Amino acid sequence: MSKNQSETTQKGKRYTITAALPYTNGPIHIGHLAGVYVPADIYSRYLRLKGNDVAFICGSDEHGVAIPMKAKKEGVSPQQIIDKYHNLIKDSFEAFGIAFDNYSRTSSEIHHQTASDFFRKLYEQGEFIEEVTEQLYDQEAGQFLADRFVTGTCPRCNHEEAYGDQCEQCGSSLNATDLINPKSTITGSKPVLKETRHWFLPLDRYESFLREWILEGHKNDWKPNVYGQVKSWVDEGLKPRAVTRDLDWGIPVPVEGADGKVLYVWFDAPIGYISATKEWAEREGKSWEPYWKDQDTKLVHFIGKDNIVFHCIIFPTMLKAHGDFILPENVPANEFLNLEGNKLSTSKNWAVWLHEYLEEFPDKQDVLRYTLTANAPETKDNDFTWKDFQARNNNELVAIFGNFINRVVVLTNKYYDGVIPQPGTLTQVDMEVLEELRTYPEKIGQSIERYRFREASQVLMNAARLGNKYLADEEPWKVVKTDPERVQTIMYVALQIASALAVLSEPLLPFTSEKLRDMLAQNGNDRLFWDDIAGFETLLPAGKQINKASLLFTKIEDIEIEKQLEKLENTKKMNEAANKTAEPQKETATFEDFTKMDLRVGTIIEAEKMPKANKLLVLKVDTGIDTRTIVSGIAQSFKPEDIIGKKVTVLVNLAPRKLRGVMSEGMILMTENAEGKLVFVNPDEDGVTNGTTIN
RNA sequence: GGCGAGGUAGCUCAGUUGGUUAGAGCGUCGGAUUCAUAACCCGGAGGCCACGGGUUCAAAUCCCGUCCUCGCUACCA
Repeated sequence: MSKNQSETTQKGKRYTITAALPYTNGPIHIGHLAGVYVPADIYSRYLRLKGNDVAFICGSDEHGVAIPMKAKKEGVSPQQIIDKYHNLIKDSFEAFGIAFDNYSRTSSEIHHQTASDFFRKLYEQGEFIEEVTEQLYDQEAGQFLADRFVTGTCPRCNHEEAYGDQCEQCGSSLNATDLINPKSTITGSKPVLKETRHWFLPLDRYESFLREWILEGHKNDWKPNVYGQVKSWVDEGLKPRAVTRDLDWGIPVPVEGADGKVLYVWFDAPIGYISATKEWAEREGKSWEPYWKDQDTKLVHFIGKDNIVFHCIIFPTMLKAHGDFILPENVPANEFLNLEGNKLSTSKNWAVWLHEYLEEFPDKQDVLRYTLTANAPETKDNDFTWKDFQARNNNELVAIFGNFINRVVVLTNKYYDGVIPQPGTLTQVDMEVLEELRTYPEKIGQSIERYRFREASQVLMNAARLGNKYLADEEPWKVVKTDPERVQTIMYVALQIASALAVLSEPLLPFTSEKLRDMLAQNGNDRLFWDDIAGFETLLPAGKQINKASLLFTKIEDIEIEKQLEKLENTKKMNEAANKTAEPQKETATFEDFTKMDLRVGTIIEAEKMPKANKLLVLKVDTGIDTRTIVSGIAQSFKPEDIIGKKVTVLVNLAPRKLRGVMSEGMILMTENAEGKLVFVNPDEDGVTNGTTIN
């Protein structure tokens, strides 16, 4: 047995497997797990069981402007934020059984060194473009301001607290320099424009490389969603991308004259994979380099679809420009997971948080792993529901997998005091069942190697079904009364299936696998590996003493599911309440200010969609004074034909503005309901005529 | 609007180098069974493969058009 094992471990191929670095501004939720960490962990565990040389790498992403922002909001230091979430994330991954070879962090010394060296090498090779641009600068604080650090009045909707990158009221994406009355959120002072120098990675120079490598080279082996997204980016035309920022949180730019500048978080984060590998290799006393430089190493990045551009375009370009490194063989990005029909949202607290799940469902890691795998968003966005979670547990894990094991172990203890019986001559059926059992490692392996984890979970369940069917067909509990010798063979065969399941379930259900191996007393030197299932004549030898049955899975009752749904209901209510909190009153307006505004009653007499835009309607409005054109961004709330004849409130003396080439002369007053749908501010009563002033 | 991905049974999804009566699991209905967490096992019902055209001896699969969902992007009072 051991000879066979060492043979499999020798022939191992080298793999470097990375899982997206979690950003340390919040905990991990089921969306992260389903999209990235569970599939990556299954893949890594499987490859190890096959005897491959695997480095499964991850770590916390701790730089970027959002960290100091959050720190400031909470009145703590950035270090406190990253320590808090790094530890929370690391611990919950560990408790959940995500078996990283190393979980590092980008604030570590080794990462700062690695990222600096990487940048300097590209710099020395002349791979960057340097450019001087004008950015907002806070003179009082003596620093440049990232877009998020500037607030001001939105030039579009006059919302007074728009951020430099986006107005949260009207949803416009902005440049910080567009804001009216910009204000630094650090000191409150008015920023000035100041020149600053930055380094850009000229992605456009790598277009032909990317086309050849991905669009031609990986046409057939990369997932359609990944390939399509990359093609879309490349076809749109790549532009040089700034890889440095004016910020005091991050990795200092390691060249002369770059004081107060750090590497852009998206430049340093993927290098974190390399630093984490170095850190691990050092600890293990081996060389990290083969894992990143040997052409025989297979590099695979597990990510969510939001990261495709970084892992398929920017990071490979960095690796290519550097010159020493291998490129990813595949980037199996998943789509998104929804929760009970709504998008997961950290800010809206619409999520199932891993650390909470681990507390509320102790020892049920595998249930969540299984549910998320069986329902993984592999080809399109998918929905997680608690009802489905319950059904997967009760109907599949409990009823099929757990039940089979329980039947076998209970019967073995009942008939033979837990000693594996000596088999007699195998019947045709016995041999066929064992033969079929031997096909499972290959079948499940194929699914996993093709990144079809959903399929792998179903095939695994079929292996347990094979066992249940065998017992149902052979009926040892009946035969025992007439032919006890035959029952020895039946139970022996059933036990071989149980033993195989202990191995086959390891990648998907590591905790269950461990428990099952304990039950079968097969957790020591006689532990089996993946290829042993098909390769060995006997998995569990006659004469061996096994342990008493204990349940691998327990039923999840309705009440537990109701509790979770209630929790989500409460979240919804909290969000609604939060939305109802009215904005603070604006500064006092004088009567004169008000009388400047000419508000009138008008009637929409024509409405049609603005071509080539999907939020705009072009309206003809009878204002009583005239009939004029007003362009309004309401196309997502109303169909043109439904609002013709509608009486509305119009600001008639708003300065005209051209929108998509059409002059808009005025503004229709709108408000918003709880679902975010627009509602007319409504003077729609009989006898109110067009042109009547509103005051 | 542009680009990308998706639209197959009540639900979650396979299936697209074109080829016999379109598959699986769950759910549902019926049967059988009691070793087992009323679980397992067997069987039935359930689909104009989003819609409309076209190519072909043959289309879920290829081509054209339309509609819907999601993402990126543009645009947005």
